[in-house]
Formats: sequence, C-alpha cells, structure tokens
Amino acid sequence: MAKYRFALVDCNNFYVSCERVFEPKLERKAIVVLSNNDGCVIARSNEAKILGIKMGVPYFKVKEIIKRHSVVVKSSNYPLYGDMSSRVMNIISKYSPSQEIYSIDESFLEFSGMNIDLVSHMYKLKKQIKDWTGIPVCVGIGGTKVLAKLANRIAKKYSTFDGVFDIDSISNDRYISLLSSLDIVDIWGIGRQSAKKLKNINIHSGYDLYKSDISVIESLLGVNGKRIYQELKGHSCIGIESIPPTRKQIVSSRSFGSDLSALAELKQALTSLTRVAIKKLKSNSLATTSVSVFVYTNPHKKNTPFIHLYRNVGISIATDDESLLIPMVAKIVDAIYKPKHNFYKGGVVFGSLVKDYRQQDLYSTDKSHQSKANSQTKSELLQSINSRFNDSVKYASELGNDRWLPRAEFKSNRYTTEWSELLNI
DNA sequence: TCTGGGGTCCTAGGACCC
DNA sequence: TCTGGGGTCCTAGGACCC
Repeated sequence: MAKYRFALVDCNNFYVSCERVFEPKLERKAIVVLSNNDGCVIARSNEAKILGIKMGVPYFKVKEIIKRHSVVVKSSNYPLYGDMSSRVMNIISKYSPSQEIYSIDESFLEFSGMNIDLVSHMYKLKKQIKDWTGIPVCVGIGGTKVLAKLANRIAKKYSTFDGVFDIDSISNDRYISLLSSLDIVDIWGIGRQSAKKLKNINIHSGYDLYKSDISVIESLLGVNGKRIYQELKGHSCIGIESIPPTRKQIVSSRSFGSDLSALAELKQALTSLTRVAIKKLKSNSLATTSVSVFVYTNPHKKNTPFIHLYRNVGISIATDDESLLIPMVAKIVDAIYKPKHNFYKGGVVFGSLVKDYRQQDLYSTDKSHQSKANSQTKSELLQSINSRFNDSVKYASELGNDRWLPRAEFKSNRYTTEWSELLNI
C-alpha cells in the first residue's frame, strides 16, 4: 500500500500578519481584523486572543475590551491579502510537485515516494516564506490530511516545535494521549452539529472517536464522518487536488452599509454586485445560464419580521455579457421588490457555469444572432474603456447615492496592488 | 445603534419515467 | 381482498470549511 506523506502549511493569523508586514510597529501588539462592513472579528493576533476576543464575534460586542486595551482595529483589505497569499503560495509550490491551495492562507503538500528529511525540508520552507514575504507560517506533517491538520494545530500551539511538527514522529502512547486531550469539535470536518451528535452518545475526545465503532459513526454522520474516522486512524481517504476543479457557482453578495428600502437603492446595490460577479466569471473564462438575485432583512432583529426575497431566472444560451446580465438583474429586482422593508443584505448568484463551450440556441433566428453579435462587441468596447478608465462607464441602474456601500472605517493601504497607495518611507 | 462572504458536498423528498 | 421495483433529476435545507 502506498504510504502518503501530507504537509499542511498554514499562515499564522494571516490577515493580521499581512497588516504587520507593512506596519511593523504592530508587532507584539493586540490587533484584530474586521469582516466586510466592519461587522465581525475575523482575524486576531495572539495578543488579542489572550484578551478573550473570540473568532467571529460581532465588533460591537467587543468594542469595550478593544477600547480598554487599546487593541488596534483594521477593516479587511482583500486586495492586499490576496496578493500576499499568491506570493506565499508561489514559494510553497517550489517545495513539492503536488500542492493544493486549500484556502487563502493554507496549502496541502504531498510527498509520497520522495526520499527526503521532510521536517528539515519544511523548516527551510518556513524560513524562506518569512524571509521573502514577512509572513510567519506553521507546518503540520502526517499520513493523512486530517492528521496533517491536527499536526499543524500542535505546531501552532506548542512553541517547542518551532513551527514544524510531524505527528508520525511520536510514539503510539503519545498519539493516544494527544487524542485524549483533543475535543472532537477541533478535528477537521467535525463541526458543531456533528460534535453535538457524537457527544450525545458519549464520544467527547479524539480518542473516544478513535476507539469507537465505524458503523456507528457512519450511521450518525454519513460518509463524511466515516472518512474522518478512517483518516484519524491513518488511512488516507481524502486526496490532494492539485488542479482546482472548475467552480460550480459564483456568488457576489454584501451586507449593506445602511439598511435599504427604496427600489432604486436596491437596484444600485445589486447591479453593482452583478458587475463584481461578471468580473469573476470572465477571469475564470466561464459563462452562466442561471442568474439568482436575493435580498433579505436583518435576521438578528427580533422585533421585525424576517423577509427573504429571491428569484432565479434561466438563460437559454450561456453568457458572460454584461449588457445582458446587468439589465436582467435590474429587471429581477423590479419583479421581486416589496416596499416598506429594511433590507440588510443582498446578492447575485451565477449558477450552472460552463467553460469554453457555448450551447447554441435552437430557436434563435439569424436576426437574433446579429443582435447578439452587436451586444458582444458593445460589451467588449465598454470593457476596454472601463479597464483603461477605472470603471467610468456604467449602466443607469448602477448609479445612485451609494448608501449600500459597506463600511470600512479602518482600512489600510493596498500597498502591493495600487501605485497610489505604496508605502511611504 | 452595531452580527461576513464565498464556497462545496450530502441527504431527503418530490416529480417523473418505464 | 389483493396495489412493484428500479431509476433519474431537481430542489431545499443542512452541514461543513476557510
């Protein structure tokens, strides 16, 4: 049987680390990064974690602690994080022939058949990433992805390992005591709901799961649970995906800077979000045959009813044409709109995506081919203007008072992707 | 006052087919 | 009185991940 060797390279407090690279005085300070619209805390430095600021907590709930301890607050700056991520991923790619970029701050690597000292190989990687980008990372090594994840957790938690930990290097006894001290909810793939189910049948720790019966786990959690169980025992079930599968949908949604109730305001928000989605569509060379639009009111407000308006419309020919999609979304907003509600969030979903293939419409006439060709060239023209002049040509539906724009009160510069925002020294 | 955004996969149930 | 078996596709909701 093939013996796999997986490594998980994970950046430490990634968004916080990105901010620190360009503002070194933030080193060793408590700092948090907020989600879009400055809503929730989505990244914390270790110092902020020690203060008890939890992941995902709404900003307004921790404002007091933040003020009291002078915690530095940043709005999220995705152009910066995305660019730093691609630099880090590029370095990682030199260390193994098979890399899976799992998220903005994590890569899985696989090394089976390579006769190398993996631990020192990974120390070298860790150092190079730090030297070249300023981003600190930790590496976990194990025979399955679940174990590599677990090893990474250990590498982050215990500084004695200096950021690299190989879970296969410890004795069976130590592995068992490690699993015993591990809450099942901290195992990759076991979420809150599954943990609840398991705890109901008295499985609390990683070791409880390890020594449980596979058929019980499968009937309780389905095939996913079965896979996690097997991986915990060292049988690899989840492989590396070096080539990202083509995506199945593109979503562009935001919670609005202020609640919206006027039709024109909603239309502005949703058609602007449509433009974002079209950009993603084109950058992936995809086209869509299904457009969904949704808006809903604040689900957290207990004193007003929760309203969720939604419609999906199919298109007979796959398209990425903005002159078709933007007016279409505007029409859908017209159709689903209901007055006198305070809408809190909305978005656009392109589904049924197709790549490099355009299904012809059986019922289209020569004339409609002609008009399609016209709209295609019109879109191309608009696009070339917009790429030169910073999205200056817009559809009427995109214009308005901009009340929908998300808040971002504490934003740092886009140091690496905008000439006008370079670091000044 | 103030609660993110973007994904995937699985499952159950309904509609439909022969 | 007695009412099959096997399959697909779609959708909504749930669960998970970062």
